[in-house]
Amino acid sequence: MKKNKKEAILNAAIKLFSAKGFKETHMSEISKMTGAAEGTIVYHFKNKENLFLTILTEFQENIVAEFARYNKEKKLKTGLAMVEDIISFYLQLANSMEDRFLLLHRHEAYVRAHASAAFRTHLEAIYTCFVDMFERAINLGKKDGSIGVVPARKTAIIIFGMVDAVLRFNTYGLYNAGTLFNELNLASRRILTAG
Amino acid sequence: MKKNKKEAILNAAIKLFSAKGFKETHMSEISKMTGAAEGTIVYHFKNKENLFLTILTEFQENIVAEFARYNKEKKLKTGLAMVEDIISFYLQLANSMEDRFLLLHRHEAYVRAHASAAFRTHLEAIYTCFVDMFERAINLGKKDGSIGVVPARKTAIIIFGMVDAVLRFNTYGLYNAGTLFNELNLASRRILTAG
DNA sequence: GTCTTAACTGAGCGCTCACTCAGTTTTTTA
DNA sequence: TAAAAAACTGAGTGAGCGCTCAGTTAAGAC
Repeated sequence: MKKNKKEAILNAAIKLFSAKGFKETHMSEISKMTGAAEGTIVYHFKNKENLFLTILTEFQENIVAEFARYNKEKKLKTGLAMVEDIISFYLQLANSMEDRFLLLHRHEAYVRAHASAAFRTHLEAIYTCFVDMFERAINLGKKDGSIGVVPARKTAIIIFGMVDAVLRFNTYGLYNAGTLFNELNLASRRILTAG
Repeated sequence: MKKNKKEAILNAAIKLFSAKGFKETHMSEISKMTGAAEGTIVYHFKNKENLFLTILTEFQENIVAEFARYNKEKKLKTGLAMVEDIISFYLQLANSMEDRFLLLHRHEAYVRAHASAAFRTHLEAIYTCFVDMFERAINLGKKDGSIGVVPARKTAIIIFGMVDAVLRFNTYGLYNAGTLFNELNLASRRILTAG
């Protein structure tokens, strides 16, 4: 039963980084949680910073894959219906990848992005991915008439931000996302149709 | 020229905490930045955690004061106009208290809030303050007819979240807040009037 | 001027933590 | 099955950190 401690380390690190933060998570904790020696962590990931970057890289790849899958599979009638569906998709995704989204909502990654181009690239890719989804749906809606005259990109950013904010409030324990779900859909519909 | 290093320490700590985070900011850096000895920091604030809490406490008091001042001074014609004005007010406030808002957008404070009731109370007070502002304007608008039938509290949360998201995107260098300002106003107007 | 109190200093201490490395165990290769 | 490669171990190390404390300097009281 040697081998494959790598995966376990990665999973433990995701949990700990998202719950406690980068600096506050210690190699000894990851070690204890996985049963792997600290040396093993270094053996696989070189150092703590690189472990963090590896997690972010995999997360980005996952998101992009989900995005591609969604775009292929889902064929909804109108662009407006698609926007609403993407809101649900996003909230469900956040639910099933809770810890990694928590990581995304931490500020830390953005601090690191200032120093490291790799961090920056990954973060931008993730956000762009989501905004692109909304933008695409808005453009479709403008064509099929379900969405009025709005600037697609900017409106996509606004709506994505609105949804993400609710998610963040939920994460921070300030307001419950579930009770705001209907308002979220209502608000997006109004933003898109009044034009 | 003795005395009043306290203020300097507070200002330096705000800058450093918001730029680098709690754990990543070292007493030695605050010391170097202010010219005060590390012992002086401890003399005034007991320890690092308490220094952080002091900053948050002062910030909350500032916000509440600004809120009270705004509510007394500003008398706009309609509730809808008031909502739009609050959006500007919020963005201006964030601009003039940039570092403290950055602190608010860090996740750290919320992690600490889980352990410390004091942190939690301050954070909730700050958010509640802003949501209250929006809610009050929405209720006024519903009475004067400028705003349609919407659930005031929930809609206030949604709009506040939307505005705060744009601010955060700006902070992270993802999208520019200035170019989204018009869309922000347009979106809020649509959310509030279509009902 | 003298005494008291508050503000301030910085070398030093104890501790934590990321990372090293020489060695062991398992898996793969031939 | 023997040799080579890969995976893994954990005591040890050294750098860095928050905080202490005995002492110094300045401000205010009388």
